[in-house]
Amino acid sequence: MSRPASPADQQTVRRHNLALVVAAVAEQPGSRAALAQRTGLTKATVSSLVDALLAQRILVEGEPPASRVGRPARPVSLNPAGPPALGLEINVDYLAACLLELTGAVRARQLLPVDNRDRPVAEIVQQLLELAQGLAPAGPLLGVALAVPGVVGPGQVLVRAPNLPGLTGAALAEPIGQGLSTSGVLVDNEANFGALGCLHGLRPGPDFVYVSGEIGVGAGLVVHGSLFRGTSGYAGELGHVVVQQDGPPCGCGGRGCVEQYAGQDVLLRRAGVADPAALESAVRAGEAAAVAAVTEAGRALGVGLASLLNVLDLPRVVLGGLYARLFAALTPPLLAELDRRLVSGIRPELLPSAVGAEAAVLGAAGAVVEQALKDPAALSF
Amino acid sequence: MSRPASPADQQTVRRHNLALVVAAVAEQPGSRAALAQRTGLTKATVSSLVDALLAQRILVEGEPPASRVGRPARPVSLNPAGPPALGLEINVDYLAACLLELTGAVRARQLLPVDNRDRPVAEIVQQLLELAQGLAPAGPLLGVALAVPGVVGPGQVLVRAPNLPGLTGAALAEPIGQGLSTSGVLVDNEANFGALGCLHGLRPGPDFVYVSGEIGVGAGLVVHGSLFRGTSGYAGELGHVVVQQDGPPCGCGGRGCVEQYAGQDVLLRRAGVADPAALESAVRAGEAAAVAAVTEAGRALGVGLASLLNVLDLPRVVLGGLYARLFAALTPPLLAELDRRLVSGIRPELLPSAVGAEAAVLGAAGAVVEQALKDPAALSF
DNA sequence: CTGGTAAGTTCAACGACTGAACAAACCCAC
DNA sequence: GTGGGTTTGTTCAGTCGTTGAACTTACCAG
Repeated sequence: MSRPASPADQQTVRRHNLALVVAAVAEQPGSRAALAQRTGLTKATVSSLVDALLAQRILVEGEPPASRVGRPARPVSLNPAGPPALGLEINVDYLAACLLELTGAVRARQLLPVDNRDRPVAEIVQQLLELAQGLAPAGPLLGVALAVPGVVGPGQVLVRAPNLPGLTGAALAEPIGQGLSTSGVLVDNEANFGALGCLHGLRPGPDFVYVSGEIGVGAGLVVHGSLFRGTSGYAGELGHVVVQQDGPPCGCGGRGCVEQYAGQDVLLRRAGVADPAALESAVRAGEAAAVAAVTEAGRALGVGLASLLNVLDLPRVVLGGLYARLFAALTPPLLAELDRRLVSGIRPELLPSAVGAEAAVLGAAGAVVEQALKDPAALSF
Repeated sequence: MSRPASPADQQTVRRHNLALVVAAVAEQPGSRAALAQRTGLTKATVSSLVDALLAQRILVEGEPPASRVGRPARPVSLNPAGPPALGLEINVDYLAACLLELTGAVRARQLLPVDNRDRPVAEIVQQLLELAQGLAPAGPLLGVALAVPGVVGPGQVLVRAPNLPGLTGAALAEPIGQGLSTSGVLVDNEANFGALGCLHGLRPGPDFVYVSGEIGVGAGLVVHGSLFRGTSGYAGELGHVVVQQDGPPCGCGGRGCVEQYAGQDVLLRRAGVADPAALESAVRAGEAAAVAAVTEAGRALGVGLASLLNVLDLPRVVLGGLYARLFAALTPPLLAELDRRLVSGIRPELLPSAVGAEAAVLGAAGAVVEQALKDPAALSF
């Protein structure tokens, strides 16, 4: 029983309808009359709501388009000139930042390769702040979100970061919030934000799995249009779904996890190459070891995804990170396993992520935008 | 982006608050004043809402309790005398029905052992209707729900019933609705309703997995207090999560699925007994083959659940059906696997289902009640 | 320049919640 | 048994947001 916890009053209605209008505009700009029709609200109500949003500078009025019969419509659209959302990312071997407009357009972005493995937290945060300040001209921000390579538990705390252990338990939200004079920095897993990032790229619909092939293998689960994080934030650990119960031992304590077949480290080692780029070209060149390693990884990923999809029944899978680069070679064995093993018999749509390594920063900024659009009345800037 | 699809107005507010009050009463009956405090609404509003609900006969006023200082409170509670919800179940080897009051109390129930494997659908439906009519005195019903052993797709159609193939594709909702002169019969999987059923029994909180150990191995996923069904209704197929990619072939086309280690058929065969009751006593008696089979099943179930929980991160697991009977023997190997393999390191609470074989019927009726309480304004009887 | 058409605004009405004042019902103490 | 205290529940004016219809605005076409 999911009980509605809080009472509703007219303001609740107003908030709901504001969000409704904003969502309609985001989907497609248009006149008040058109919005009224699409949302099901009255022209009068839409006018009132749009007025409020114009005053808040969330929407702007455009110029009348090609003239037709009747009074010309004055279309409204999301305001690209409003305060932007800032997305940040700390990962194992880079820092990144990006600035997103309310419209979803990227105003600026930057990726800075740095090995963060053995650096003190304060130094990383410092450098990230400099990166952000270089990108964002002084001025109000819509909000800030930070993607990290690890599990974020309740209270925005990083409870597990196997590939960047220094960050474990670190309070990241406060110093970053202070450094940018913003309150309430959103912190989440890089796979989770990556999932949202590809929402903004290729719009895979409201239900899908985003597989993040970074050092670890994670999955961002988007269900009914929103992220599924699990009770403690550990949801989506595709890397530790079991492929073979007596397989090679895994860092998690188990055996035969997906990561032991399809993780980046294992993959590179088996293929006998040094880095992802080398792996990609080796596969393209048809080198036997590389092809074998990727085929094996595809198979394991297929088995893991079959388990996942038999449990979740989602219609779309987006492969990100390393797996997006290896998409062509990875797909055949992966699909073969899925076809064999899915109870539903419904083969999900399989897509490579279009946004590449920047999915997570984009998604982080996008999450801020989405949050803003979901409750415009709460905004203050 | 989960967009709010429909506009809100004052009636939306009313409906929300009606549900809020009903939920508060369901949790614990009390005076209008107490409800006002617990819901956060005003005394005036609660009075108005309660008046409407009394008129609808959803609530009733009780007698003032032991007198204290001040004007005596007149507590309201859910009306046990209102029209009951009817839960039905068609399973492989029985039919069942139960009548549930708004309060959640069981007014009547019956289980009829019949082998339905080779009977025509019409005959099964006919017998089920007779069972229902024997249970329910003529009069209005709150609603009807039907649990079936298979996958229910969009449009209430049974798209897959491996253990009762005759039912596949059958239109069940219409004849049953007609037979009971009710519109809109809820149809769903037996594991899904089973999950809801144990919600009504041992109240495991809003997030848990219910493992249904019937002929097949299914799981009902309850997330944020409501069932997760997946895009096409195939969610929760724990039986086909992979334990060992090159394990024994499975009916689904894959290899090494959980069902091949922990399914009822396999389990009975390995233990060398004929039926669940015999298995239970053999295990209690410590017979080697039986103990070994159950241990092996527990291990496989542990591996499968580890994969599931690494993906979903839920805090509680309820074992139902066969597994509830074998709980003591199954638990140690199962927990050992979970402890090894869960990334979160958080061992979920493991409970045996209290309601036993009747979980599904109870859950079906409970779903009707829940739906009614969720939008009291929509009720008409 | 006049009629037609569509967009957007104004306004009274309605429904729902709020808050404060008030009425009701009972206990307790003197 | 009578009055004060205390808590419950109701009444009522006030406020807010949506509705629907009438009205105004703005532009095109002939």
